Amino acid sequence: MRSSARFRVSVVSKVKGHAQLKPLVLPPLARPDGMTTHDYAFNRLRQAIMVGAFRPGTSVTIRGLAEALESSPTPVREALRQLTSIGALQFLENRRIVVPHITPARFEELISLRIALESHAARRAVAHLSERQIAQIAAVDDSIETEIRAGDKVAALIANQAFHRLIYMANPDPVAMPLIESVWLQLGPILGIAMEHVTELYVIDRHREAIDALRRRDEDAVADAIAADIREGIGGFDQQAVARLLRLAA
Amino acid sequence: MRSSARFRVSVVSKVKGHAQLKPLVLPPLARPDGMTTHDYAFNRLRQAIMVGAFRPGTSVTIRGLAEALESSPTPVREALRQLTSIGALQFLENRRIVVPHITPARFEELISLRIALESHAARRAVAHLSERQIAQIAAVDDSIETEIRAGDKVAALIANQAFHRLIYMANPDPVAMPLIESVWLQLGPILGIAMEHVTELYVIDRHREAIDALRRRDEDAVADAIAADIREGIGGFDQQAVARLLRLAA
DNA sequence: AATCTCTTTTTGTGATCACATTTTCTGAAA
DNA sequence: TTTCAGAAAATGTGATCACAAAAAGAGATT
Repeated sequence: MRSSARFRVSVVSKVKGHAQLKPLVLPPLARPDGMTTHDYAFNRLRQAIMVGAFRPGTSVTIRGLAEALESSPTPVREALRQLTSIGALQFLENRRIVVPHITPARFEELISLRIALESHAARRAVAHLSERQIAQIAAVDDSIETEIRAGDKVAALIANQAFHRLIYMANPDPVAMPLIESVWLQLGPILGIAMEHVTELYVIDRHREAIDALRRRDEDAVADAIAADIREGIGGFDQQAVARLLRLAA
Repeated sequence: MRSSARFRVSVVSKVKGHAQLKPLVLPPLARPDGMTTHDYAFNRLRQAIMVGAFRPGTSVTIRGLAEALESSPTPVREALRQLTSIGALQFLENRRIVVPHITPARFEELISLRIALESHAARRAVAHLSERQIAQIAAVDDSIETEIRAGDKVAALIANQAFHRLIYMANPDPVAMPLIESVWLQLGPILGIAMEHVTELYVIDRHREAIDALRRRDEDAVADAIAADIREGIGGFDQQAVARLLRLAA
């Protein structure tokens, strides 16, 4: 097991037509022994995008990332290609690689897709959850509150994702999970903006509702709680506030 | 514009522990001018998997495909990596690349996911469909019937996908489409089995129902028709028959 | 200052090669 | 015939290089 330091990565960010170099921090990520370079690059970038480390419109270069990750273009390119397949990045026709822009309409589509996918996944998971797993989920929910009160937005976000993931992954064939994560990735860059402007996170009480419903094995109630949770916000970020920010950015 | 011939590709197919070489046909695909080698490989393989050209468990090699596509390992590897990202292929721990196996339970999950995703996508498309687009959809539906009567299973399948795609893509932000295609890809290999064993395709009448509902702009009715269409079968293949085949294969 | 043109640099693409691991093949022993 | 060990072949991985296209920069002109 080998953990890696926090790298500084130069990304080119277009501002008013001019390209300016801007230092950016890639969150660190442990690299299990035996993991291929490509896999490491993929996971590292994926996680970075998911927690909002990149702004929409940011462009990255293969060689730049290869240098930052201390490897070569080949595995990085593979990682970037995979990330485009799941909507996290976009290869433009001029061959530039950018973090996709998000319009208010697209944002709304993504949120409604999250609701459809996740309420479905939650429903399909209910029958497979043990009491012990539910207790673990409740524990993660507590940790979200802790992080929110501590003001650590990234940690709160990651814990919130863990909360949802633990529910959906109870299904022995969690075929919806990769699709859900794809949507999370596409929403990630907005979170970066939200984290800059939203100072106050709110504690999520739909989670308690969901946990209670899980204990009762009430599929409809679980699905409803998850849907409401998503509709109201993204892990402590108020949905309406985020949408407002988005309209300003556009 | 340059179209390519029909290649024979050798794939290694494990049967009862023994590996045997089996010739397989990759459906041809036009290669637009300027398309990168990687993109071409990706699209070609993707389409092949989607229409059931590969059996579950089939394993492919980078060099083998590179030779078949008359290119080199690098772009092929990128294509394969992308295909794994969307669930079409799987890199095992021993580094072999295989078409994923499908259990009856996973099949059922995928079908129910299709229903959730596609009824949602259909609903979100209704408001954006013009009369002209609906007419085009009806025309594609007619072509499905034509292909079914002609007994061309692959053509019927492709036309059926076009029918669904035309509906969902009416949404100006079709964020659900890539996810839906991911599910189609995961179901593709089963279709290859189904095409071998199912001799009789049936004509789909839920499509008429969906078209009528589209004309009335009745979102609920559209969603219901699509859900029923999927529940009953996959583009002319009876769902129960496919599930039965799957249990036999396992 | 703004615009245009030409040069330089950067960047994505794809082929090739070396390396380590895995698989397959070969042949001897049980 | 089966089993096992060692050799040979095949395969995924990642670094490097040459090439073409795109972007950035420099300098002259308006």
